[in-house]
Amino acid sequence: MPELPEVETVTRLIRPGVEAQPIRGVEVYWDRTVGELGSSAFEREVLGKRIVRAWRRAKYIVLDLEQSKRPAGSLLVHLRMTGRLHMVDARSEPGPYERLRLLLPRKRALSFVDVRKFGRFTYEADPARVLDRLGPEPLEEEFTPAWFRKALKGRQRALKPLLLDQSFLAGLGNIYVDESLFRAGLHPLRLAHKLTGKHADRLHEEIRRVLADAIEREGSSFDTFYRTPEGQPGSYQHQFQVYGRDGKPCRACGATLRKFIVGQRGTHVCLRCQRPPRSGAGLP
DNA sequence: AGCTACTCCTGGTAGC
DNA sequence: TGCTACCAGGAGTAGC
Repeated sequence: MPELPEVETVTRLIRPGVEAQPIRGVEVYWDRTVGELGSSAFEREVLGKRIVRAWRRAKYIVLDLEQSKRPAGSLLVHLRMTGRLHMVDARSEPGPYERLRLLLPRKRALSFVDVRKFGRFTYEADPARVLDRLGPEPLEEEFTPAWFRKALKGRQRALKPLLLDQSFLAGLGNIYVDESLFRAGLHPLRLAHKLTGKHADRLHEEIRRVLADAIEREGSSFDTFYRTPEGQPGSYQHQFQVYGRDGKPCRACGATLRKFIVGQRGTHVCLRCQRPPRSGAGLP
């Protein structure tokens, strides 16, 4: 499922195809993809505007729009589980899972494909309304060890659900949380406010390292869903230490990796490398 | 504040 | 072979 590294990869690869392009046509094949607005209002808001910038915030791909050289809202694309974005020939027939298409000049189109229909491609007149609710970007300057130490101290919550909370820190999902926690040697049920400063710093470092490495490898592809806009799989899945490896030996210590559920999410750990908190008695 | 349960979806797979 | 049941999960929401 696309998280920060996958969304960053997608954004980089579609950028040359969409920036500076006017939207000449809008085709919505699944109404709920555009959210509350509905497809006719969506089309009215978007048609004729120009995409001036494609960038990423958390797991959103943001397409800033202009009309008559003035800012005119943004498109927010969230891939959720199975969403894919790529450039297609505007004359091609829409595929079975295609949900939306923006028609651009020179017979090009930006296509949104999403098997499970969880993804969203919405228009926001004021995108800050959505984006300002998100926590800091883990790869930006603002995410400092000092900020992280303090933020963790202020939360009486287990690390796993906290790191998945986009209003706390933006862009991590199930895979990269499990990988970061393993690399930091921290059990997912450890409580944030009880971490030492040293542990907080270690986690900070591993989060950044994992995300940066995953971007370098164009994300992770382990099922048929995530592909780059060029149709290529990423390769970070080969670096997974714990995700999807339950029952297999830990690469660090050889202990059998375990999977359990935390907040309805499959959670992968090495119980020897990641000691459970005492408060979580009985739990892994 | 933070927890759980539920919702949205469908392809893939396990089990019979 | 063909059927059913269940699983994966990001984010929003409701209820406690």
